Amino acid sequence: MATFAPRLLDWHRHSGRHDLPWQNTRDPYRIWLSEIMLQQTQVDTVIPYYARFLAAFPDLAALAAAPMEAVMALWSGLGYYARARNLHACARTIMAEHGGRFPATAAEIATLPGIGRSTAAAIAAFSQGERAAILDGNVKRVLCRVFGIEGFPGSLPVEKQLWALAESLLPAARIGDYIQAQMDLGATVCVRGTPRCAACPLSDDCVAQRTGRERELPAARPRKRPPLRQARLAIIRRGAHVLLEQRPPKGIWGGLLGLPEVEGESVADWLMTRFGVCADIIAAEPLRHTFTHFVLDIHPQLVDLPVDTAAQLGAAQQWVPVGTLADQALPAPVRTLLSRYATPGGVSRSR
DNA sequence: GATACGTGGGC
DNA sequence: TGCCCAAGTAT
Repeated sequence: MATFAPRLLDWHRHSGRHDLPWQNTRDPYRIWLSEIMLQQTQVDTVIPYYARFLAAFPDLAALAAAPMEAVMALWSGLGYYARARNLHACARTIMAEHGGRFPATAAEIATLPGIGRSTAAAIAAFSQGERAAILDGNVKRVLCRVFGIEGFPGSLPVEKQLWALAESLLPAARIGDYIQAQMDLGATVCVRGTPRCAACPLSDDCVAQRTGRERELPAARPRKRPPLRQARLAIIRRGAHVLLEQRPPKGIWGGLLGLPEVEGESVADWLMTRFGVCADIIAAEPLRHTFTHFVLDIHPQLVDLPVDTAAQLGAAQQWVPVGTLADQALPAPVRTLLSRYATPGGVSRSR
């Protein structure tokens, strides 16, 4: 369809989004940060995080110089925490190996940690005007509908086909506007569920529209039911402190501050063998937390230790003042639990 | 090449 | 309620 890009660009002029916080700049740092935060995350969720992050780390040098814990704390609640670790590593790489300047081409950008083909293209297009295609959820949905592409767009053969199609549709100029137009159309018109085809500049030539298959394309992910897991998490309070532990960098909630988990034995035995203490234990109401790939039923175990208790802590464990919890790098459900049980006033974000 | 990786919102 | 998935990448 030769008119695909022109129609999209024309639509974007009057109906696209032009005032998002990361628009109207060619600063690759700001563009990069937004693209990473927006991976698998919706615009409305990102906006407050983006503002806080930029206020704390206004440029690449500031981010590279920051301690990892400060970066993780500002990412707390956003999810997919490998993004924050990679962001930090990427900033340090650029400072050390690229003289503090963001690489200029999508090919170079794509070699950096946490930046894949689509994100690299978006950064290069928005900051340099490079002619490179993106393929995010919005673009996939638009292309699958307009061109009637069958199959789950996340599968390798369909994704390969979509990349080729995206490349072939690229206009000669105004690449940044074009990419933004694709994402805006997907986010505001060609939405999941019931698209607003009456407002779409491509509906005349849209296979899904013409055949009444808007709701069937793109094909849904073949999904199996996620397993249900159980975990007992200990909320050990001692005066105005609570015991937290640094989680390993890999795996769920990697690099965040979590609650110690009781595995296997009874909570009383665990307290004695691990900390050398004996105390009353209250099993609080369970909290269900749903991940993409499993469901976790958390069984909070509340323990109050006298202020003068000399518990023996593990290497990764520390007593954290409850007054500082708002600014710690906590997973979302841990924040919820600590709001309920660590302090009368709660520990929701203060920033 | 299938799976791991978070969280919140829409319906 | 429960299911789907959002500006994907790494392994």
